[in-house]
Amino acid sequence: MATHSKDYDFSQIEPYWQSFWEENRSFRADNASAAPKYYVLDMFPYPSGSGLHIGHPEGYTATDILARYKRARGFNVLHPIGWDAFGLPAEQHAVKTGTHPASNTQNNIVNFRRQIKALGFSYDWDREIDTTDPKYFRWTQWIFLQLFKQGLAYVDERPVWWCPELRTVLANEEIVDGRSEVGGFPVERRNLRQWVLRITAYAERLLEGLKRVDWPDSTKRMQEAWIGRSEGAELLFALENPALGDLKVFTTRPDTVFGVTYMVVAPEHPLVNALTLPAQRGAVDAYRRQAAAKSDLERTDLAKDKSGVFSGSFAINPASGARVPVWIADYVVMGYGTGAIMAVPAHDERDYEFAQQYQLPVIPVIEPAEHAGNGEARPPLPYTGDGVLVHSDGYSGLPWAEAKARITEDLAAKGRGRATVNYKLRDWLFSRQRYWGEPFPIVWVDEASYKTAAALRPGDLPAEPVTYVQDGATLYALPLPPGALPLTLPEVQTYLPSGTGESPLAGVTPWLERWIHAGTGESIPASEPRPAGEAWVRGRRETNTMPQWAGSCWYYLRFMDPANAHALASPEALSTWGVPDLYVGGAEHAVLHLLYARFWHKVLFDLGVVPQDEPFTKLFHQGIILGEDGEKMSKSRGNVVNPDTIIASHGTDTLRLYLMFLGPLEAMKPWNPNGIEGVHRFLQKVWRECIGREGEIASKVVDDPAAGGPALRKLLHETIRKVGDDIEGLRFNTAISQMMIFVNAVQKSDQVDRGALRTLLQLLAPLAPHIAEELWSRLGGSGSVMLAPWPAYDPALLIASEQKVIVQVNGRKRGELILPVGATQDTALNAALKQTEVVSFTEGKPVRRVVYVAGKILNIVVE
RNA sequence: GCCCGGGUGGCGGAAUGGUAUACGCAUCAGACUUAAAAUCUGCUGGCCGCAAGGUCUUGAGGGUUCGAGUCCCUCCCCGGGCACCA
Repeated sequence: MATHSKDYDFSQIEPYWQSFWEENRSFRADNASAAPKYYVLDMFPYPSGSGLHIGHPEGYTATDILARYKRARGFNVLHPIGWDAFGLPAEQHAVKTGTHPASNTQNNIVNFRRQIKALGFSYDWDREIDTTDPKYFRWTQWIFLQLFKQGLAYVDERPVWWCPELRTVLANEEIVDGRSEVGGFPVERRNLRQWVLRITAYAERLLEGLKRVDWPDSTKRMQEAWIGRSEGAELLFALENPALGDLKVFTTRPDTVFGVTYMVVAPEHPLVNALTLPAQRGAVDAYRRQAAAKSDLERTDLAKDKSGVFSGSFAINPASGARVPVWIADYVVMGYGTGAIMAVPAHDERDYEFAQQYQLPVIPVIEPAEHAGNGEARPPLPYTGDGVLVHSDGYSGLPWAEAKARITEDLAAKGRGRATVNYKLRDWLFSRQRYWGEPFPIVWVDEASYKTAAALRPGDLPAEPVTYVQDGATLYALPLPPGALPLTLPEVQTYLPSGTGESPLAGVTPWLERWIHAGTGESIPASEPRPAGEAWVRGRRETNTMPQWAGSCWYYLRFMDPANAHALASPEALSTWGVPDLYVGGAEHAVLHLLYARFWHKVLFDLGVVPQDEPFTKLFHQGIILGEDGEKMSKSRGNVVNPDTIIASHGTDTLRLYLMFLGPLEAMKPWNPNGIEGVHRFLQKVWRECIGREGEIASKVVDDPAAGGPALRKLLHETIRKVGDDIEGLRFNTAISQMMIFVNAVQKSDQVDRGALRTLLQLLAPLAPHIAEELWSRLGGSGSVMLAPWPAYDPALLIASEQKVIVQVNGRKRGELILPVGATQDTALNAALKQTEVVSFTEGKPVRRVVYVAGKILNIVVE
């Protein structure tokens, strides 16, 4: 046991203990254990070609500390790692080099694994997973089939963001400032057939569930804002031309309906053509072309000026009967609400701006309550504050909120409206025109074939078939039966997308065109003769693949039972491990990954697969580590810190400790190479307190709990308490400070108890495990330090018999007293008034008041 | 524009409404050394003062309180998110 190094030779010690843990499989999580479970999860990495970034070990060290601490506390700990290995960079590399993305991905994984192992994290490597492994994505596909069966997946020809450079469509969330998030290339609108997941069906539950999770408030707020719930009403405005029917609008302010002076429909609104009168045709067509050509950026960010065009048609206000013009303007978007609004310029900033631009009337219908019935001191328009109604027949004088309810009810009674809730959340665009992703387990067939399949396995199909029309023929989406999974990727000649919107898979005819057994999913290339039997049907595989989010939506479940060939995880494993007790990862996933995974989890909950409906009950974001120059680390700035370099120069214990000592885990903080030296010195100091020059146990170490005196003993117990509390609260920087304080005291002491040092090593072990193991072993600790139960502090030792009390005069410190615990105010005051420095401030002045907080402060207020 | 988070020594940071600046870094001085490194000891917020001590100080300004880095109001700066969502 232990190495024989005389001084702190981390390059010898760290590999030694890493092999020790590996050989003893020290971190294996036990699915059958009777101990209480603790599941601590990292956001698993995308194994990029550039290797581990310093941000990875930051979060990973934090969870590792928790994992090791909880094991010492007697928990059965699940602490796993894996690879989120589908993704664009590997594919772009493949396009460039012509090599299969899998080979590049595997090389990167080998490198990541090496780097992560060198950091000494206590992962259960028996549970390592890889989202590109067919044994894994078989279950990603299986979950998709469940979504499909539930009617939560559909196809739609819809305008999507197409990136010519990446030759793929991107989700709204993957567009930043009108450019692709990956690469920063321009994007444009294109109509393409897409798979879409009906996440909006879960909008309310996704919102409601946020109330029950322990997440950073900012992250909850971001998800709330993303879901964007707003209560209001849908109102029907009859169009003056009865042939056109009604114009349906959504508004959150039905109380302002008497202030409507015009209507607006989005340029993409289906009624635009019908609304446009011949005289306006030219202007409207030009405007629509212009709006269509605008990029997202132009239409939102930069377009501070409103634009629009009159359609020539009029609508009738269902409340007032007023006749108002219908405009077409791109400040109204088709994707939200009904794509049409009632404009109330007096009480809406956007409508006001538009009305000013086109000289449309403005009718105020809300006034602040204190100005009601008083023509003077009206607020400036647009007025969006609270108030009561004016100029609203039958409702004037009513408070805003009440009018909102009443008007909605009354219009509903007339069949002209109803209260509704709208969400900003859109359905999730779930397909990519790429090679390197999970293939959809879907085959497109004709109606007759679909009916054949429906008869054979009705349970696999959605209530309504998913179809799309191509070249006049209706195609039906036929899912593969779960038993036919996984559907793997074929070899391709080129990884380059076709450029027409289809993925490279569209070029692999033998894989694509199949004879399929509608019952079993068994299939052969269509070039071969059709096998005998009614069940064999002709089909074309789906050529889209799933986005990278798919694999990361459920990986935390697979860790519970990673080798299971019959289910994504066994019900026993799912019930044993539940959901992660702590999930740590970057705030950049606050919306996307965390929202998608919650959606899938809720679907799995509804299916009875998982026993709880929120996947991540406690979430924490580690802060970003900036470069030495205080700027974001980037290759171009040359301020990137590579973990390998630090491990080579100072060891991983130093790196881990330094990352935790930098500042609060959640804070953004700059890297400082000098700070590394500081914590390294601390570890060397710990070593020297335990080990002498020749590698023997240091001469000051004795077997006497009283060694060093009662003060040192008290400090030890304070340290036990603080380190434990701080680890639980993820306050590692202050835990380390406390250990430094204790070690400084040990250093100043002539003798130190061996047991006290061993306790210190136990406290240090979660943070700097290698040196802790080594010294624990040398000091005669039995077995691995991690097997020793976490030390308990003695509360009796923390209570002092005397306490320091600060003496203030008029709130300013003028002296201090040492008083026995429980000293009364009189005792304290008498003692204080004997101190000359205190008396010099109180002398000759009447004492007006005395504030005494036992054990803390005595404040004498004079004059 | 709206919603969050944050401004504390030369630097990273610490402080249940109760001694502001713990711990670490850096600087300086000293010990050890032929010397250096390593290590150890000590100093180190500003101003006034030989000193004892005083006084000011947590982005700025007000307020609450016996007492405010901490609570409240107004403003400035930095970081993040959303952004014509009706």
